[in-house]
Amino acid sequence: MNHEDHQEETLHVGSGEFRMTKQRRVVYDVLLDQRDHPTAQEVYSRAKRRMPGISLATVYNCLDTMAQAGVVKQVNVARDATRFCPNLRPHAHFLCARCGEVLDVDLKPTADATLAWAMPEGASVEHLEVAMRGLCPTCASQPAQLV
Amino acid sequence: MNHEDHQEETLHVGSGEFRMTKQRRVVYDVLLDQRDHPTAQEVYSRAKRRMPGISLATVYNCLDTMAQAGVVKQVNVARDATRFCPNLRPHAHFLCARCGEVLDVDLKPTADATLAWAMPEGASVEHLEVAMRGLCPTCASQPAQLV
DNA sequence: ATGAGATCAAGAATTATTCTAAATAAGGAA
DNA sequence: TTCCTTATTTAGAATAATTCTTGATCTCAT
Repeated sequence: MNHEDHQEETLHVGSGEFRMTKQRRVVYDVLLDQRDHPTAQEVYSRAKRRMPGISLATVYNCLDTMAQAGVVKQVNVARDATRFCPNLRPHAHFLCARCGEVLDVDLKPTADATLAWAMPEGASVEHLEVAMRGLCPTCASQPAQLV
Repeated sequence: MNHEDHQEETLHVGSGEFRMTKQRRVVYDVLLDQRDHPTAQEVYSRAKRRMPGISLATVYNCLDTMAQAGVVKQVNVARDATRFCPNLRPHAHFLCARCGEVLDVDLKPTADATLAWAMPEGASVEHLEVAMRGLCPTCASQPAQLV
């Protein structure tokens, strides 16, 4: 009886275009609701609570589709599974070596991340990913752990 | 009859310390001789030419040991296999989207790579990895490919 | 030479991700 | 609506990078 009946809609964002299916909506909402940079597996677990029949392959498909459309970002820190986040501002990622949390680190308002680097003449940068590791503010202020 | 007979020596570098065994020497030389950021598999192929009996597991072990010791760096661009390089200067990596080449991009002499980022107050950065994608100078100057 | 500990080799095991094929769902045209 | 075409989903197999395991081998200090 209301607009909720329209489960489909088409989104035009960034480079791509895609249909917001039920599954993609669920996956996207999972990312929006808990912004802790989950892996595909973690997204899958959370998505299943909302839509028990969803499959892991679909979660991968959805994340991939949305990443290509530019709606979510893939985050690679360290060598483990790719993580995902819906933060579209230019930002880097900081992995705390102690607690494992992944923090977003925004690009300063007027800054240019490539400026510090001696780029080869004529190269064009389409994409830049920055991964930092260290101690987050909380862990850095804690005394050294005996574990 | 000469010093070459001493195949063992101990290196103290950066954070770690390790024995330069025959295998590690070969793996390290492979990295020094062709600085094209090979994957572990590629290192293995090249190492086998010099030491046919070397095993893939050993190549992984050697790369790991040397990475921990700080003698080589692990390079993660995109989602594929980790690459390795013996360049110890602070530098970023640039993957050409067309030719697939990986270029080293040095940090500018006095620059600070974290300066562009709004680091959370109190965080300490131990490690920073920058991966860029785009077109290298050569490919950027070429007309668009029809493939 | 001997013993302790490090390193190596071979292959099995793990894990993230991609692929395949068949079933289902969606949007447009008649 | 009903039919048609195409996109999407699903489940499970396949792939690929990496790690683990175990026993053999090597190195160094005694």
